[in-house]
Amino acid sequence: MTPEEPFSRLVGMITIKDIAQAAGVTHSTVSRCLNDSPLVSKDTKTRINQLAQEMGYSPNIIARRLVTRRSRTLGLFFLSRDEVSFMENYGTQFLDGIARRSAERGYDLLFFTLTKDLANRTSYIKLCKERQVEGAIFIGVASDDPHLQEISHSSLPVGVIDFPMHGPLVGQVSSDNQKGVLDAMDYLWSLGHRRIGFLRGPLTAPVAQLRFKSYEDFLKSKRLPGQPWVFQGDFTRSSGEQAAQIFSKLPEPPTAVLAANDLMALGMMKKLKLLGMNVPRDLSIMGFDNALAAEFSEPGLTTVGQQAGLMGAGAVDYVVGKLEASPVQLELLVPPELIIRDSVGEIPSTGA
Amino acid sequence: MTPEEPFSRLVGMITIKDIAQAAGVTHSTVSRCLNDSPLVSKDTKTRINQLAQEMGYSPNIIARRLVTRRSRTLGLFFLSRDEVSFMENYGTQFLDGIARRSAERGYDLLFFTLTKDLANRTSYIKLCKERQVEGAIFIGVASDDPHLQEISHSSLPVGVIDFPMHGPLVGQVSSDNQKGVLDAMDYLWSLGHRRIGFLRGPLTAPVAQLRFKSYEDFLKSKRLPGQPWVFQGDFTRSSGEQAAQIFSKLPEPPTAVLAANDLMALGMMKKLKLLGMNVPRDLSIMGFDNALAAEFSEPGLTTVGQQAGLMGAGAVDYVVGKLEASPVQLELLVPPELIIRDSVGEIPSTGA
DNA sequence: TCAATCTTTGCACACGTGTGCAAAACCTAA
DNA sequence: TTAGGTTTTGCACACGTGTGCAAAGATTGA
Repeated sequence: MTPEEPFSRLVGMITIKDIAQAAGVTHSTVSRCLNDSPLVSKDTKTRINQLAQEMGYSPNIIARRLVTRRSRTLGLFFLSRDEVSFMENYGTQFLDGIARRSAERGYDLLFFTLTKDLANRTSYIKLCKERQVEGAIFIGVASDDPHLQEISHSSLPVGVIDFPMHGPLVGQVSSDNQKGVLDAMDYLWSLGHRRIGFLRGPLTAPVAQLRFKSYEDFLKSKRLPGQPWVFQGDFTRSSGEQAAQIFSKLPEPPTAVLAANDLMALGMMKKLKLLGMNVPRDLSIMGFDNALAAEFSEPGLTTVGQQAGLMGAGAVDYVVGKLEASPVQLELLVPPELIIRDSVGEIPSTGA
Repeated sequence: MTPEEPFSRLVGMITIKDIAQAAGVTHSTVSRCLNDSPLVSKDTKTRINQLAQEMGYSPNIIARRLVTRRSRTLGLFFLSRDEVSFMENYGTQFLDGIARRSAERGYDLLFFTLTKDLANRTSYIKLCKERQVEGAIFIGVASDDPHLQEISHSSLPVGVIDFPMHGPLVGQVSSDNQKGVLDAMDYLWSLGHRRIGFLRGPLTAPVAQLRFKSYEDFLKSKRLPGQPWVFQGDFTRSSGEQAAQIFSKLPEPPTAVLAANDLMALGMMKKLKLLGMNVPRDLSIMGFDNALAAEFSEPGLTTVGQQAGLMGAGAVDYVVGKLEASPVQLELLVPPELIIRDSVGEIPSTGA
């Protein structure tokens, strides 16, 4: 009482045995020809290969995988967290980078989307084992995921994008947040800004921590410790709006504010405008992420963009490198790029 | 002289034979137990299943696929066209919808990205055959792709998203552009607009054609033929800016303009602002697509949003339906949703 | 108790490909 | 021509799972 078995799509394909029969040899010889083995003569090799071509042969990689015990497949775990704009901005770019590089390296890509309930129910490791996946790439994982620890101890090479995770076989690819923030601050500094505020992301997000730390480091390097213009946000647009309220009423406001992401920067700009302030004349605003919307805001948001495609490719390189025992580094920092638009103004030099 | 074969990840897994040995039965019995065959007694079934659980067994689906001749895998062809904003807006939503539904239906998803050169070199059919893929979903295909015709004649069930393609086994899922435009026009009409312009997309894009036709249909239904406010754009932001130039200088301008996509609408709004006009007071603007940027523009762009997740799921349903010989319809139109923001104003009733 | 029936298990083969080892074919030199 | 070597091919098994068919075991009825 099998479940109907409607019509198998996988029948009628010609196999190496068919070719063998047509050529009057055994399937072993055909197999060797197709794999360009040195054990077979030059002329039969060309003869068989041509015949295979004519007969429209294409190998059954499933059988091949079974016997070679190699699936040459990477699992791509894509957790779409709708609450975070990050994925929406970069999602396709990441995927594009990952897919291209793994194709270049000769690996297939199996796509998993993890809904929240699924993520809780079954372990990633089990999923990988069942699907015979040789390595995995995680993108957009949530920090409270119960199965993350299990992975970091597993024997499966794993590449994680934009998420801190450690383990002997875990390769971590992230945007160089530190450099991004420093570049942004340098840029503001070069335009004469000396009172620079910061709009923090949520304390639970590691990225937010990093970005804030770099901000502090910059201030230290310029011997401007303890600037009072730090506002705690949560990466949402509305927290940017709240920040605008507060910054606008400060007795001694900053001349520029760097937000830890674009959404907050955009929310802030919108609110400032409602409050009758002009960006960048009254206050310069800078974002982080290069969200799509940053291009269309009024004024266009100056920000720091992540090179998502490179990051995806880097993750693949790590995993494949591990699989093929070639040297790879555990952490890869992809430099972000400064994207200059119109939301930052120049401060006429006032002297120290 | 095999290429090193570094370390196979796929070794050391326990098989049904291991379980069979541990339980003192043959692998046949174990296989039947795991598949809940009625040919095996209730108590051995529970005994074996529990043992399998304890030993941490997970089935080798590669072997299973080989013998059942069913891969239960769908190919996802994702052509990222950087020139089109469409993918950037909806890409992850499509993927999410596709991935979830195919997981629900019990199918794996193999991910292909087609670079332009790859797209030209190798045929999709061949790719599918090699990977033992049972059906395919195409998203973001280019109209000038040389291999599309081959697919439409193939024996592989194919779901295409937002692209017109016909064939006995081709299921077409698209957003109901006609309904979307009519909804938009109805909305403008309900607010009193009677002089409504249209900003067309490029003639080469079938979607653009559809949207324009619906605009005309609406005018006909209201017996307002031949309104002169049609501008030819090309889906880019700059063509929206050009349109703004022209509309602003018209002796008898429209009160509202519906753009065939958001990018043009946004470009138009930006330019109008530079020209000293106020949206929506002087001119109402409406877009199409619900791009991310539409939320952050000033004013927020009223537009028509596609339900990308539903579309992805619909494509999966078509392909799986065909594979399992359940009835499916060849064309699926997913209704879009009206997204009302601030770029459309009301016209005080002027009488006919 | 024995035969007939039903239930449960095992045997053996299949899926398509790769590969170690032996056998066959070919070549070279004395 | 024949022995020795080299090149080429075939045989047979393996990978892990599913399944038709026969055999063994359990159950029932007279």
